[in-house]
Amino acid sequence: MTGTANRTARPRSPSAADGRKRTIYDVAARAGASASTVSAVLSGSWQDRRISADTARRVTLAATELGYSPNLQARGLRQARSGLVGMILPEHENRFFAQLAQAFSKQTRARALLPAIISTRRDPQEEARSVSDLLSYATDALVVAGASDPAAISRLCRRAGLRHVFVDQPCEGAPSVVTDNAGGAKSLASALLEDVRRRGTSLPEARAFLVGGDARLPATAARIAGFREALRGAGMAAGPEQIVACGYAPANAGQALLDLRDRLGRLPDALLVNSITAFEGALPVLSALPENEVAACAVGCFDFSPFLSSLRFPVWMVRQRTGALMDAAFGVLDRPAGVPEPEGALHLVPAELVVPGHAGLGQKQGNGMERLTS
Amino acid sequence: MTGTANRTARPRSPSAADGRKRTIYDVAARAGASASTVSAVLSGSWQDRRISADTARRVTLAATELGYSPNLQARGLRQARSGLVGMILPEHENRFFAQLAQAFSKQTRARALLPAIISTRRDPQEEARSVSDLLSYATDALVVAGASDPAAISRLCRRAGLRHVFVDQPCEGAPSVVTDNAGGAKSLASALLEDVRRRGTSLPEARAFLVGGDARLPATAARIAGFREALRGAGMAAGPEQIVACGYAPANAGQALLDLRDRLGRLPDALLVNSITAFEGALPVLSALPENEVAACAVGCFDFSPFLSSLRFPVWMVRQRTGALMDAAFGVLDRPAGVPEPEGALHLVPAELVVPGHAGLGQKQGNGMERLTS
DNA sequence: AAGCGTTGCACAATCGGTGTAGCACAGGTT
DNA sequence: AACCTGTGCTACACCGATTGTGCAACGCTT
Repeated sequence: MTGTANRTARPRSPSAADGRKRTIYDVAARAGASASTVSAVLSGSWQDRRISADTARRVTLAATELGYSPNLQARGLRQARSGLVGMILPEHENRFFAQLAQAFSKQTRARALLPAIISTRRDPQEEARSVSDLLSYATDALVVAGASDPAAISRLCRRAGLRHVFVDQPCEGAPSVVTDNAGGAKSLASALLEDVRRRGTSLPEARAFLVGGDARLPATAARIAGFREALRGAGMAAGPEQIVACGYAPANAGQALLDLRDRLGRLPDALLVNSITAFEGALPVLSALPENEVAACAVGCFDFSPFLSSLRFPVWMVRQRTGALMDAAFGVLDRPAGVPEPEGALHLVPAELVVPGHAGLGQKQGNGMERLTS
Repeated sequence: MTGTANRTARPRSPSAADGRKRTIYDVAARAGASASTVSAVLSGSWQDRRISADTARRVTLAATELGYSPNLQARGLRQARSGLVGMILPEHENRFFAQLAQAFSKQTRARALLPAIISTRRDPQEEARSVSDLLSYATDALVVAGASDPAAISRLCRRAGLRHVFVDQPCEGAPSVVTDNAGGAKSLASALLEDVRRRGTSLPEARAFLVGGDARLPATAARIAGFREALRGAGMAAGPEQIVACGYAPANAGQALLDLRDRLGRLPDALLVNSITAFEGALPVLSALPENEVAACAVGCFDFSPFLSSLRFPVWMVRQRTGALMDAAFGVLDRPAGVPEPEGALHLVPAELVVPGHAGLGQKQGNGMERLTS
């Protein structure tokens, strides 16, 4: 036995080779050092704590030999953090939210954090329950996407002192990152109208409709505003009957489109479907109609799916820049506690118009982002 | 001051109204009880511990008054569990995996557990890193979907004594739940061939191809086997040149389809595209071809998307029953440690053939599941 | 009145890290 | 010799829950 070994007492069980995980005490025993030394070495703060390079080497060696990995619950308990970042979203199956989840996952992993994603099906109660669960886990931060009751969520977070940021659905008085829905809807609608005009219909007489979404939600409200602005810009009326905010559910959107066609006698000249989910319901209806009737209608979708590029009829789309949205969200979260961030800052990320026939494979999403403060 | 209050000492700080979270000690002080009593009451084990109903009422009252919620890291540390369940998947953006994630989320939330979903982009290193991170968090169980290196993952879990189950991509020697890929591919291929025959092409001369996927992976291998079986059943040859396992990437699938058409001079009589991701690449190619050429090809996709029901040409699809897959996976995980589960049991979940034009909106997924033991 | 079984609860150890406070020792100063 | 200054490390008290153990107090028997 060498002079340095066994220098210290082991206050815990020596942890034989039973199934249990290795702890710093095991490493300490093997390295002939104390638990706090092991902790200091492995957490990288050993330079400040005047641990000799030799000891550090012995410790790291012992740790790798034992296959030690830290118990993050213990660390989290002590430090009142957890290394978990929560995200709340309505559903995974929606491509937009799936992309957000992917971008979220990427950001958290890049920071060596663990993503905890909960889907709440747009149910305010589920949202509240999920938030308090995440609070119980001492989540370090929270990203809330597509919340149906942002204010309630923000209240919970604020009370617990939890950093949070809203994505897609903004929240009054809390940092939010949203697509420029108004701008996106305006340019989409403008593209549709231009398409109508190109086909020889004089715009003031053209009939344009927006179908899908929930007008009470800020995102849809902004899109409606953008849609209206485009119509007014083209010298058209933009009455309330042209907005059919029947919700996001495919079945509703399909029925609403059928009703609309009954009302008009044919499809409108321009149709903006609000969200990919609503489009899922509109598509079977459109596909079942005579080809020339559909061809006479300029169709747009506020959201992107590669499958919509290859239908019998062209579809203008707006693609939300999910990567840029999440970059901005983590930019907010990363901000040091000193907080130059103004309360309730609203970050607007421009959307991207996808022209039919130009949806090449695998194009990159840019990173452009402008910033406003409400 | 009443007789019962202040009955006990408070070993910790009385936790004034500073920002800190409430602990059982705060509740104990307010209820005039000890921390262990509070713990027993709130964790429901108070009957066994012979706490009087009156005390229990005082404790729960105090807890709600203070807005107490437990620190799950502390609980987890003590109990060597965490309430976290991990899931590993290749990507969120794929509809199949998104549905799996949704089903996973539902199952965990129903058990009052927290889902931790990590996407690994089919990178074995990322998979390993994610698993060891989840181990560090003392995850209670792990669901591995679409792993690219199942054996390595299973080894890590086994060493740590972590319950785990493979979904979609099975693992030798570990419990696995997979779609009946062979059966699904066989019935899909048979449907395509029947379609070919109905159009007047005699089957032995018909040319059928499978495009997409990775032949080294069990899922694709099983689908290839099913495809071949259907061909042989129809009296057709099923040579290796009819299998174009070019990977899942859309760009690859598109290119492979172009190459195939160059080789044949036209599209094959039957085309089975393996996976929705590959279809994403095949679709622009198909859409760009003359309509009658595409109409002469019976097209199938192993995976489901509602958008494929409304193309210019009919698409036969196979829908994997993600809900049933996850039910079975949690059935494995819920099994008590006594383990009647045979090592490496393989649960097969039949797939569902979706006939073109019959993909009604919002149909439910059944729960049928058969069980095999390898 | 001593003995005994119940009831109802409190104490303290424990989980595995973190970090402050401080000890022991070497070397240099007066 | 007494004093100081670093250096290199350890002891110990946390974090907030769970849980085995133990001990008063009460009622009841003999």
